[in-house]
Amino acid sequence: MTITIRDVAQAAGVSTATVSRALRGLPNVDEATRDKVKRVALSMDYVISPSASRLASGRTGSIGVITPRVAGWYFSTVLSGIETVLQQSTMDLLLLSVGDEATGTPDDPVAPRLNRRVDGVITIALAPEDAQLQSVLSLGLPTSLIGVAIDGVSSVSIDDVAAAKAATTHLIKLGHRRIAVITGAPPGALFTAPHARFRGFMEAMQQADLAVDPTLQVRGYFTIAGGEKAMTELLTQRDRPTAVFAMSDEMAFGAMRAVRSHGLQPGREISIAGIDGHDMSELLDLTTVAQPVQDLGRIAAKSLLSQIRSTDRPAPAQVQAPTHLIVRGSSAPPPN
Amino acid sequence: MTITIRDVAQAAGVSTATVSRALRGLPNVDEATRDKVKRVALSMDYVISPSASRLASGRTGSIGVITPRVAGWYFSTVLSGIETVLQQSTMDLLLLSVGDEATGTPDDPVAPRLNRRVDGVITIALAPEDAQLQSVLSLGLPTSLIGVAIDGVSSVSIDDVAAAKAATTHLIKLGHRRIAVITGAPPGALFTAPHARFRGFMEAMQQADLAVDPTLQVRGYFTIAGGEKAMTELLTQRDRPTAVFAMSDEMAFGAMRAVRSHGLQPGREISIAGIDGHDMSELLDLTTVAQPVQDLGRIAAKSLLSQIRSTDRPAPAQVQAPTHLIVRGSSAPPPN
DNA sequence: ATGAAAGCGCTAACAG
DNA sequence: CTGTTAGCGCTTTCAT
Repeated sequence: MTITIRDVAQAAGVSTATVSRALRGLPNVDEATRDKVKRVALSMDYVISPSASRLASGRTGSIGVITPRVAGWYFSTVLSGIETVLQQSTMDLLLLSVGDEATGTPDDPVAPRLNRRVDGVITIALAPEDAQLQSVLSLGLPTSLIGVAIDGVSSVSIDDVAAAKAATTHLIKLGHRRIAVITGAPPGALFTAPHARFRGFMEAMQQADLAVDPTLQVRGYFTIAGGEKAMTELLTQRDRPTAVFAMSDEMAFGAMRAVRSHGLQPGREISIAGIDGHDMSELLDLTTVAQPVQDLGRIAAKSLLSQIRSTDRPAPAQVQAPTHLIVRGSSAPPPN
Repeated sequence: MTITIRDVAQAAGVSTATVSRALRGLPNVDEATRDKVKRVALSMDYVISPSASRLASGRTGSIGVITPRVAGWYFSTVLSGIETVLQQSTMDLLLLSVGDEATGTPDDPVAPRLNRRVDGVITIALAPEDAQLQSVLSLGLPTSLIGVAIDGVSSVSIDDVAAAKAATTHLIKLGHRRIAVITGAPPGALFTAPHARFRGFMEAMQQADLAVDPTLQVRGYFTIAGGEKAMTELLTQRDRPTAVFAMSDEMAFGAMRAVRSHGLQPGREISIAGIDGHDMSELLDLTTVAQPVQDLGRIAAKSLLSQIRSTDRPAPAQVQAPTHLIVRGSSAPPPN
């Protein structure tokens, strides 16, 4: 019922080997023959059997994307970047998620789900220390990391230290001196970004000889609700900050809401700056350090494809994508 | 180098057939034998070769998800629902996108990319008339549709007419009489929701004996920017509406922004209601008719799995998920 | 309950 | 440039 390469070969009056070569665009096929084979295949609605091809060739023709979450602005935007690139290639995109500490999802190992089914892997925002990442790396497949960098592995990320520093410095230059930070990571979390961003925050403060008040450091867990709660905490303190650096836009959104529900206005009584360049940041008039999130995905995908294609293992490319400060209404000089 | 079923068979002192049966949990295997095989396989780090298994069995063990977009709140949330279900099964999730009229992405046919590589398909928000959907359906694979319903095919959707009617009726009950609608679809678009939602809007208006002013119908293209532009258009008219029903929350967000930049306030001079229950709607205090987006994905995935598993083709299930009005600050009685 | 053997549909040397 | 011939690693009758 299903038509095979043999049927095509027969109909075209050639061998299956020739059909295989012709259809895959391999050299050493007479153009006339190739044309004919193609025509016949098309007319018969022939579709190559991926499983057979994979079994025979050893290549799977698909790449795995591993992400802690598929919903969420950052993740879905990265994913869309990856997808646009893969769509153009002939590679299939296999989507896998690993348990998320934040959501407390059960965390069964991904490596087995990857093992003989992909030619390469892209991971999104998995920390270097993450056991899952480790097991994926130990598969020895071509790999592209997004959001973090590890020696010897290709990666695309931003300079988190610089981004945080830019946001903080911006607030400082506006004249703020009591600056709070809403950090992302839950205790013991494995993601790198929060640490680096904290360092950037500290560097900016120290360079300006500003005191860093431990009571002005609260956790926002990278969520809107978390940011709101964190900000509420900050606002109920005796000695309020005049500005807040949130490690992500979504936390900043929550913070803005908290500010408003206290009868204050972001950019007036309290300045707020985030990191991301979230779709909604413009709408909400949030000052932020934008990162090219979709590009992160695109770049990683391209890098992975070239790794897979080249025979010799090329030197891992560690790309650092640019970020830029976007000043909006949520940040302004401190009152009076 | 890679270890095969034969190695395991040998090590366990049984035939490859028995290993296959034991590992797959098939009946007619002595429990002792099964245990031993499992143990040996585990100790050898044996991983079944999917391609070989697929070739031999004819099942692909993967399901395809087709979406017009992967970024965007609705799509990524649906996708995450699908993913959670598939993660629990042994099915691989193959992500494919089809060209989006809105984004004008080139639209190469998906059917070939699906043909012998998936056991079933889930489509997100593809219109019944969409050529891509048609070609997918003609593949004859088990299929679950999300966001639309077609006779004879399993689907999960909401009652778009009722949802739109609920939002509109809410505005009417508040006392509004000049009510505008921000529609979604670009001219000639194929998606069903905008049509149904428009019908719901009309029904509500007619039941209240309210005139429907054609100048109060503008297109927002389902985007924030589109909604903002649409609202601006409405506000620059001589006879402004006192309330606006936006067919999606993102358009409503844009509309709220436009309202504000005209020095007005949503829920004061102008009431706004949307549809979606978008993550940000609470933050922005938007009245909306919420739909269980993640559940849509979950339900579709479960339905598809059961279709694939059952031998006889079961009657297609057309699930309609519930929606509910959430009243927030963006809607209130008209001024004086 | 288990084994033997025949493919599944293609690719990849190897000849020619 | 093209054909022959082995497999790739598993599943699945069919026997036993």
